[in-house]
This record gives sequence, C-alpha cells and structure tokens, in this order.
Amino acid sequence: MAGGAGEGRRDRSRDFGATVMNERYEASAVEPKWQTHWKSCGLFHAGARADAKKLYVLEMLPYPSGEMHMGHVRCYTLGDVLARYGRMRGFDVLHPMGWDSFGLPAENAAIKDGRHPSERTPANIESFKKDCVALGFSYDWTREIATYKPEYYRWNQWFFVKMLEKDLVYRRRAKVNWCPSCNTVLANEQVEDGACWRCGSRVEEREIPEWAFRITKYSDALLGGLSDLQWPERVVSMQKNWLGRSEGAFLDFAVVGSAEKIRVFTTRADTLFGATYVVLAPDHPLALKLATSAQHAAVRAFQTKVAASNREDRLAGRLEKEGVFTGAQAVNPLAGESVPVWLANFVLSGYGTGAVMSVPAHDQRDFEFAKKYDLTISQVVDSGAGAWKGDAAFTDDGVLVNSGAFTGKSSAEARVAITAEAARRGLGETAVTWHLRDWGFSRQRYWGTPIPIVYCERCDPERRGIPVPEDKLPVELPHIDVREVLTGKGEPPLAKVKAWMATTCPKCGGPATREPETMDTFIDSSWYFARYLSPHEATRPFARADADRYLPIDVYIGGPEHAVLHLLYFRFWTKVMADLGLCSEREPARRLVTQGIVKGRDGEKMSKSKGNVVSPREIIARHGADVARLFILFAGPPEKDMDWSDEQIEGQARFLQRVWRLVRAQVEGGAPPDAIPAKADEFRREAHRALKRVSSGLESLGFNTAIAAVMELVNALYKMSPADDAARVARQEALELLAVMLSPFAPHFCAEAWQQLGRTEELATFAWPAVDPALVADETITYAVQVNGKVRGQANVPAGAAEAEVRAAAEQAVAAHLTGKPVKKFIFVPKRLVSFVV
RNA sequence: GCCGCCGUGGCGAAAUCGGUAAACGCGCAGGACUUAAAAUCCUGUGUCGCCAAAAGCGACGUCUCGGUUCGAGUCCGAGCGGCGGCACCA
Repeated sequence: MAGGAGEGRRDRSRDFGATVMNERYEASAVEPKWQTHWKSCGLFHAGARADAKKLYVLEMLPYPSGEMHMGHVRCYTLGDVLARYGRMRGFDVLHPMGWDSFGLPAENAAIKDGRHPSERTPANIESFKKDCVALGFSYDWTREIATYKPEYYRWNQWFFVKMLEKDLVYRRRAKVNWCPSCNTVLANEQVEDGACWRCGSRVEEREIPEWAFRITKYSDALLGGLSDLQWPERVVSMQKNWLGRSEGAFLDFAVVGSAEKIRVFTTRADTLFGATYVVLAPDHPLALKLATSAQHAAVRAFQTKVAASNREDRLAGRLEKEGVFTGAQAVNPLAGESVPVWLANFVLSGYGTGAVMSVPAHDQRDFEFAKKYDLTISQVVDSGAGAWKGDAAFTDDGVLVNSGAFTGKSSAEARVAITAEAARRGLGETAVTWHLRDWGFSRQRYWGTPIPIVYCERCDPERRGIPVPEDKLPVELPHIDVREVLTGKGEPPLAKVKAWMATTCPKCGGPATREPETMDTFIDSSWYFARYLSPHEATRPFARADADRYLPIDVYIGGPEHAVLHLLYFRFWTKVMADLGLCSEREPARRLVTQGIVKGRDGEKMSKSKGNVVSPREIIARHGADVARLFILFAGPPEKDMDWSDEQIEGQARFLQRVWRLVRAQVEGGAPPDAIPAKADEFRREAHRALKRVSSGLESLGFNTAIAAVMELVNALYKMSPADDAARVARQEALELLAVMLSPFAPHFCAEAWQQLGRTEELATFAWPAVDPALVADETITYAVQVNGKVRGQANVPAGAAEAEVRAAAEQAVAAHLTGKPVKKFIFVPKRLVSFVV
C-alpha cells in the first residue's frame, strides 16, 4: 500500500485509516504470549552475567492473602521498572520474590473455618503468584521462598541458637504488651498509640516470661549506620526518634538513714541545686523498701492503683499527675540538702533509671506536681530577661543562680562542671540513655517458627531453657487437629499438643518439655533478603560468596509504615549476621524507596472494610497489565499518595492504542492524516530527545516524566510524515527506539511492537541505547529577553552564538523597551536568557 | 509539646544550578470524519482587562506577608493551612 506526502488528504487518511485505524491492540491476547516466552527463556534468572556488575532490586516481602491489591501493584511495578532497566543496562540483576506466610491472619482464619493454615497458605501463594505473572513482573522464580516451610524457618532457629551463644538472646520476666484480641505479646514497635498494630485492639500490660533479643546492644550502630543510607528523611528521622538517644548524667542521691542510694537520670544536671524532691516510678525496686511505716500502706495503695489504671488512662489522654510521699528523705549529692522522696504515676520504670530528680522551677511536669502537692520550688537558672514570675517552669538554658560554686556559669558549662564534680566525688557520671528497648519476640500462637528450646527439670531447674543442638534442627511444627488446638484463647496452642511437647533433654537424655511459644514473624522478614542469595543452601542460611556478590540491596521498595518495625529489625539482623561472619555488609539496603498509598475511587485508602478496593484483575481484564502499570507510574512520583482515576486509566489505554497505530502505519507503509513531511534527521532528533529524558527519568525515579517524554515523542510522530525513503528508515528507527525506551514500563506491548517492526532480538535484554549528543543538541536557541526582570521578548540565535551576537539580537527584539534608556547592566545566561537592567 | 514533610490551573502533575511557571495526562469546549453514534484525528483551554470580534496588547498569577537578587515556585525570616511520626523520655 502506497502512502506519501504529496497525495491528497483523503488518500493519506485512508492509508492510515482503512487497515490501521480500526485495528486495536489486544492486550488479552498479547500479554500471556510474552509471559510464556519470558518464562521459557529464563531471562530473569540472576547469575547469568558473572562478569557484569550486580544490581539487587527488592520489594518488601508480601503476606499473600489471596488477591493482590493496588498497593502491591504499585510497589512491584516500581521494582520491576528498575529491574528491567537494570538488565537492559547490562547489570546482573537479582530480583526475587517470596512469601511471608507465617502469622496471625492464616491462624485466625483457621480458627474460624477449621482449615489448617498449611492447606490455605499454598493456595494463597499460588493465587498471588499468578497475579505477579499476569502483571509481567520479571522475578527470578528459581529463588522463590516461603517462610512457613521448614527449610526456611530452620534458619530462624539456627540464628536463635547462634544468638543465644553470643548472648544476644535471653529469657526475661518483664512487663509485656498483651493484645487480648490476637491473644499474644507484642514488641514495643508493634504497639501504635497504645493499640495493636495489626488489629487495633487496646493493648494491656502483663507480666510474663518471654524471650528477647538484645537489640539495645546495637543502639549506637543502628543510629550511626543511618548516616550513610540513601533513605527518605522521614524514615531516618522516625528511626532516630525511636532509638531516642539522650545525653545526660546519672546522679546519686543517698537515702537518709539507709545504705541505699537513688540513682537518677537527668539531661539537666545544671539544675541540680534546684532539685527539691526526688520521684521514683511506682514499681521502682526501692519504692516499698524506702517507705516509712507511716506511709507504707499509702505507698502500697498507690502502687496498686497505678498498676491497675496505667494503660487505660494513658490512652484516654492526659493522665492526671498523681503521687504519694514515701516518708523517706534523700540527699542532694552536691547541694547537700535533704529532699523528700515521692512516687508518681508519670515516672516510667523502663526509661533511664526509673527515678528522677524534680526541679519544679525548670521543668513543667515537676512544676505542676509541686503545685499540686505544695512542694518547694526553687529557681536556679536565670533567663536574663527580668525576674522569674513563677507562673510556669522556665525550661530554657540560662545563667545559674543559687547554685553554690556554680553560680554564674551558663547552663551548658554547668552541665559539664556539675556532672564532673559529682563524678569526682563518686556520686555520678555522664550517661547516655535510649528509648529503644530489647525486642521481645515470644508469641503465644501456633502458626510460626517454634522456639528451639527444651526445659529439663534435672539439668535446668530454674527453667532458663536449653537450646536444641544445631544438628537436631529444625524443630518442626507438629500437625494438629485445628478444632482442638486452635481455640484462640488460653495457653499457647502448642502446649496442648502433648506428644510434641514431650521430648528428651539434649544434655541428660531424660524427659523434658519443649518451649510451646513461637517466634515473632518479623524474624522471618529480618533476613529473607539474604536467603534469596542462596535459597537452596542446606547447610547454612546463605553462602558467604553470594553475600559478597549481591549484598547490599541496591534499591529496596515498600511502604513507609514499616519505618520502625521491619526496617529497624532487618538492620539489626544484618549487623548480627555480619558479627557472625556471614557477610561483610552491616546495612541491608543502600537505598530505600517508600511508595505512597493508592486511594480508592472515594479518595479513601483502599480497604476491604470500606468496600472501595479495586483489584488489578479488573484492569488487566479490561485493558491489560501494561495499562495498569502505566497508570500507576504516570500518576505522580513514587513516594506520593495517589488517587484512583478511571479516566486516567482510559488515558493510558488510549496512549498505547495511539502508539500501536503508529507502529501499524509504519509496517503497512502509511502515515497519520494531516502529518507534515519531515526529513530523516527530524525523526532521529525527536527520538533521541525522548531517549535522553526517559533515561534520566529512570535514573532519578521520575517515571511519570519519563512516560511523559514518550508521549511527547508520540505526539511529534503523529505530526510527521516521512518525506522520503531515508526518512521512512529513520521513522522505523524512531519507533524501534520508542519500543526500547517504553519497555521497562509496558513490557508486553513493547515486545509485541518490537516484533511487529521486524526485530527478532530479545527486547528484555536488549542493550539500552546511548543518546547521540549531536542529535539532542539544539541548532538554534531561543533566548528569553528580559528588561528589568520582566520577559519582553525572544531572540533566536544559532546554537554556538557568542554573547555579543546574542546581545545584538536581543536588543533588536526588545528595542521598544530600551529606547531612551541607558543599559546599566547586561546579564547573559548561556542557552537560556539575557536580561537588560535599565 | 517536640521532630519531619508538604501547600503550583477545574483535577493528577511538571519545572538539574535561582533564569520564558503550568511540560505530559485527565476533564472541558470547538472542528473534521460519520446517515448517526462510538472510536479516531485536529485546534483551543491559568485569571482579569482593552476590543463588536479576532489578531494583538497589557496587568496579575506557584498559601499569606516581608527580605535577598537584574531576576524567586525554587534561597532567607515570620505567619496560616494540611499531612505524618513521637509523646508525661526526665
């Protein structure tokens, strides 16, 4: 079919129209074809390019709950674009996927319907995996893992035993966060606003024994490591906040008439001379000991009251400050005065030393407390701005008054001097405290990794626990009768499985019982990224050589809601793995991308309960996976929340159809109607300009602007008709280039277009083309011409024009604004703008 | 209370370094094609003013006020609004 520039419009439009205009790209036929092709070629397997640089792209381990939602789609699409681009750039890309498949949802579902989690889980995984394939995600499925399988969780147990040897695991009796609905303990990180992170139930306080990791041993490393990560500021600051490093001093107050001393923590040692009483947490070990007989009953009553009310009131908002006098007196270490010792409900036993010195003049809480109980208020810091009015605490730094030898010093100087003096007298020292607490990981549930511990009355009468030897791992979960064992109440389910509980002691061989509790599932996701390196290793969690090759993760993608949960735990675990000699990297992920929420049609966050969930299956069925991917990428930058828009989806579908018609026109020899004849160079120029913008968009995660650049190329091609045979060849090249540069975003469509255009090479691994600098250089440059900062005209000059030449052209362009006004200054910004100041 | 982020058309957004604000998409309007519609293609689309209209010209315009600068969406200060995190942390 002949088509040409010189013919009448009718003919041209027939060329484009008759065969091509009605032909639609059918994603439903094309996409499965390429998915099958990719699978059969093993194109996405890592390790094939041993001499290439590696690129590890990873998305957060999903919990497969059956059907995928748009939040997943967004996360994985971002990762897939980077993985595909990486492959085309020649990297040895590691892009794996697996399943976080232990945990409460499956167990709770089992309680409801009686089906064992091990039946449901593989089905859910299958379904989720199908969605991944249907969306064209380029995973290396040979590395797939599932955390519920013994070959995975045995390494959780192995780590546990190793960490026990290193004293990074210990058993403690502590106040724990108990979720009555999940019927299990939660770590501090898993309590949000006093409620369970998973189900939102109000958390209770209980005191029961539990296993914990000494994550606090890594406080400094966790804080220090943050500085060399390319992580979003938001996440970094949340982690810093959570770690909560605080510099100050320990100071010792001797107790009058007793050998005991009260150690307090303060960040304001400069206010020591204003400490007019000391307050202990109600459950402080000295509380009862110090109480005088007259006050004993009152102290008892107060303790009971606080223990009962604690959580509820703290949640209900501001807790009324309450306290009780112990009757005891303590001695200010430097001032030498005796001050009363109180208990108060706002002092926390878990932070610092569980005791504080109260300086009501300079701390608002202490001020309120002192007012309520009529305690002495004594000013020791002067603001320098007139006398202190005494209506509220003055909490800023200032100059010391009424502070003995330290009077006259600035607060900053005094903090150092007072701490040093206390230290010299053996009554204190500088100190650093942290908000971070150890990670309690015992869970009173069934569907998780058994803790490999046995209790033997003979060898271990104190029930400290004896680890199961390495060669006896894994300790597998027993098969159970769901109805009988999973009741969702009472003791840990495994405790009811008598046959499993009964075992032999590894030390004496005598009868022993197992630990019935299981591990927090956050352990599973703390090291899975390393298991992907050597998923089939049977003798160790992963191979050192693989770790050296592929760690750290280059780009890690997931939601910001894990900022102080998973993202903290897996940093901790990586440091432990490094200390165990398993790898040299001390940080798991160099770069982190936290993707925004996908909201529903109603503008609310998608959730089942709101009934506004849109399934990717809907879009795949209607328009195909590529449209779903384009929509989600084009909506805005990755970190930003995005709104659902059926219209924008239609727009992306329209865009692909528009490209398709161009491709078909090229193959059939037609041109778009109303196109203007163009030469070869013009086609090349447009294509390379787009390529440049797409390349830089891919580097900077500006996927929306990268796609916009391709759209502009398409718009340009619609206005151009090849003027001659050379131009026809150039248009062919431009369309091929288009298929290449769009392929990370819309891989199925591009593979098909590529083939239509007659190319036979594998597009998914085709080398990303270099931008031809000669083609993207402008021939003429349009300068904006300003007079006194206002744009008054434009000047077109050849690209290489010198300043004087540009100035001459510019003067001509704005002559009317310059007449009669002497030019005081001339500003020349190459390639952009000139400005006259008159 | 403390810490962090963000305010740009009717909407989603774009704008390496301070250099022609609003690219691209959506929506809307007009036109072409069609018996008609859909689909498709083309054109227009920040606000206001001058003008019968168009062309054209001008003023204003990136939350508000102020500052630095020849020039500010971008830098600085103050404020307002929104979002997120932590929160009796001593």
